[in-house]
This record gives sequence, structure tokens and C-alpha cells, in this order.
Amino acid sequence: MTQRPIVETEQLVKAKLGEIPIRHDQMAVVANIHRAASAVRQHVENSVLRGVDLTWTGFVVLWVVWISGETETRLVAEEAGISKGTLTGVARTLESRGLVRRTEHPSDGRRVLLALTDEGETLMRTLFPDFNAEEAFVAAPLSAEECRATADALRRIVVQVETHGEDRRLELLDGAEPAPRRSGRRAKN
Amino acid sequence: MTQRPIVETEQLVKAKLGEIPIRHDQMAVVANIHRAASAVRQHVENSVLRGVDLTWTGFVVLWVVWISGETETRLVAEEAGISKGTLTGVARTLESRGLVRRTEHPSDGRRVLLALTDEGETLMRTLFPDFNAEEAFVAAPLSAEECRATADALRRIVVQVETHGEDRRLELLDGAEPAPRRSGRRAKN
DNA sequence: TCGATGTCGTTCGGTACCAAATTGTACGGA
DNA sequence: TCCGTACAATTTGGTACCGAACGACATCGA
Repeated sequence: MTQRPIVETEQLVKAKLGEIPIRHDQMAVVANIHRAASAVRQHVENSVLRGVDLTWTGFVVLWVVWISGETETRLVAEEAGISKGTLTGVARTLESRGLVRRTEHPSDGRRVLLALTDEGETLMRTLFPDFNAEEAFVAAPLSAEECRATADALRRIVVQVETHGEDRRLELLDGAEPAPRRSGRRAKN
Repeated sequence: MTQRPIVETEQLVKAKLGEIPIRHDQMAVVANIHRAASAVRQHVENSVLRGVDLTWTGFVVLWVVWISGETETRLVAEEAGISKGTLTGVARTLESRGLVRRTEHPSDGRRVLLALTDEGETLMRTLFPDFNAEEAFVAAPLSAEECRATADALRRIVVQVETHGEDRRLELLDGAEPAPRRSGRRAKN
């Protein structure tokens, strides 16, 4: 993942687009968010997670359930940042490994609750400190203060998308229908 | 994706782990990197990319080839931050849409070059400004200076993983064999 | 010249992942 | 009681994604 120098990229973009103005700083932030996310994810998967046969997402789901206790699946999906359809599959995998247990909701037959098994609890108690040590490792070049500032900036981006993203998308489409997703299951008509 | 308040999360973690010390700032940075990455990706896919039937990764690959010109696939994969195996599939998809062209390397029969078709060029010329506008939208809560500081912090994390990640992983295993990946194709023996 | 060794891109086995469709349950009002 | 609407999780159809294995080619030394 050898990164092309930013300066060079800017020149190349300029050559491609000529007069059209580009927001470089914003472009760099977005690009680096994704580079960092995949670098960190890859590192953690290949260090602490591989040995216990978990994917990143599997770990995140375990984490959410561990911290929250028995929780409805839709909330777990939301907290873990994946769709509920994806969670169904991930939860099935975790269940088959004996780390997670499904229970039906006491009063609402539609809902399903997720909780850790004893084995899951035990795993997380030893695994989380290792995981956190890798978080510390990847963030080592940043001071505590820089970590906080960076985390805060990223949080503001998340909030921006969550609060204004929907409106923005509607505005962009400007009345046109929402353009069906080409991959995945076809829309009915 | 309603985010649990950080303070609350810390208390819950503390309750779970008791005396074991946790690096909270580093934990928050890693968590927010991933939240931001998926929020941004989702927003962009559902705004500008859906209409032209591209996934995030497909766009990134197009971008790399657009900026770099005709390029060997292994370099495209590296620059795009995906494995070469994944690139084979993505390139196939893009080729089938007529956006990308494969050429054999003039002197080395193993290599394959990727270049945009005219259609690909045309698409990027109109698509990239739209894409960049969404980058500006998601980063809107940050000043230009904050964008630079955040991008820089993220870049340092990427560099940290790239320069010390391998050593770190070896150190963690401490002589043990590398723990086979359980999912995916089985190791030979 | 030929074999060992390395490096390409591709194939393969498997999970992850999304959004639409589907199925099942809840709950209000007629 | 029955119907319609709302909301729950699951299924479905498709791409993305990784890393190991593979086959084709390159390169170097004997």
C-alpha cells in the first residue's frame, strides 16, 4: 500500500481536470480514512483475530453484545455498523462456534435477542485486552491529545452524514426516483 | 448508527474488565475511523455511485487507473488498497461494463496492464467532480486546517502499520507458526 | 540449456455485505 | 373478529474481499 505522494496526486488531478476546482483537503481526509481503516483492520485480523478464528466484523458483534449484554439483533446491527441482513449471517456463524446464543423476546414474537455464552464471555475477557493492545499499537504515533482530536473530527463527520446525509441524497436526486441498485436482488418492477 | 456515548461505553468496559487497564483514547480513534469509513462509503455509494452502477471499490480502481494512466494490475491493487485476487474480479466487472481495457505487457508475459477506455475517461471526467463534492459534503463540519490535521494523523497510523506491523505480528506470535486462516481456501497440509 | 527460484495474474473456497423481497408477528380501528 | 399497517428478522441475489494454491513466465547460475 505504498502511498502516492499527495503533491503528485494533486498535480495529476489538475492535469486531468484543468479548470474544474477540486477540494483537496477534503479529498485527502476521505482517502486517508479509508486507507487507515483497511490498514488497521488488516493488522488486527492478522495479529490477534486469526488465532481465534474471528473476522473483524465477528469481533465487533461480540464486542457489542459483551458490552451491552443481551440485546435485540436490530440494535446490535445498528451499533456494529452493519445491516441487519448481514448480522443474521454473522450471528449464525458466531452461534455455530458456540460464542453467542439466540433467545426469543419475552413479549414480542418478532424480535430475537442475542447474548454471549459462557464461552463467549471467557473469550472476550482474554481477547479484548489483546485487541486493545493492537489499537494502542496502531495509534502509537499519536499523542493522547491527538487521538482525542482525531476521534472528535471523525465523529463530526459521522454526525454530519447521519444528520444531513438523507436530505443531501434527496436533494441530489432532485425528484428523480432513487436509481435502483444494480447489484443484488432486483427491485420488483 | 446511533452512537453509544463514549463515557457510558467506558463505564461498561470498566465494569467488564475491572482492574485491567484500557487505552481509551486509542480505542476511540480506531472505533471512529471505522464508523467514519463506513458512513462515508455508504453515503457516497447511495448518492453519486448508484446512479452510474459502481461500487466504492469499482470507483477507486477507476480513479487509480485514471490518475496513473495505463498501469500494471499489481500496482493498481496496491494503490487501491485491495488484494490482487480481488482486483481480478473488480477489473473483470469494469471491463464487462466497457470502462476498462486489459492489455498484455509488451515484454513480460506474466503481467497485465489496465487502462481506461474512452467511455471510462468520459465517465470519470463527469463523475469525479460529483464524487469530490460529496467528499466536501461529508467533511463540511471540519475546517480546512482540521482536515489537514486529521488526514495527517491518519496517514501516520497507516505508516505505523506499514513500517512496523509485520514485525509486531511476528513478535506477537513469538516463534509459533502463523495460525492458518480458517475461512477461505485451506492450506495444503 | 536447463533447472531452481521467484514473481506475475488467476482461480478457488469461504465469509462478509448490502438492499429488496419475503415471512411472520403486533396492534390499532372498523 | 377481521383487516390493514407497521415493524421484526430472515432469505435472496448479487458483488466484494481475503489468502492459499496454481500455472505461466522470467531470470539467474551452473
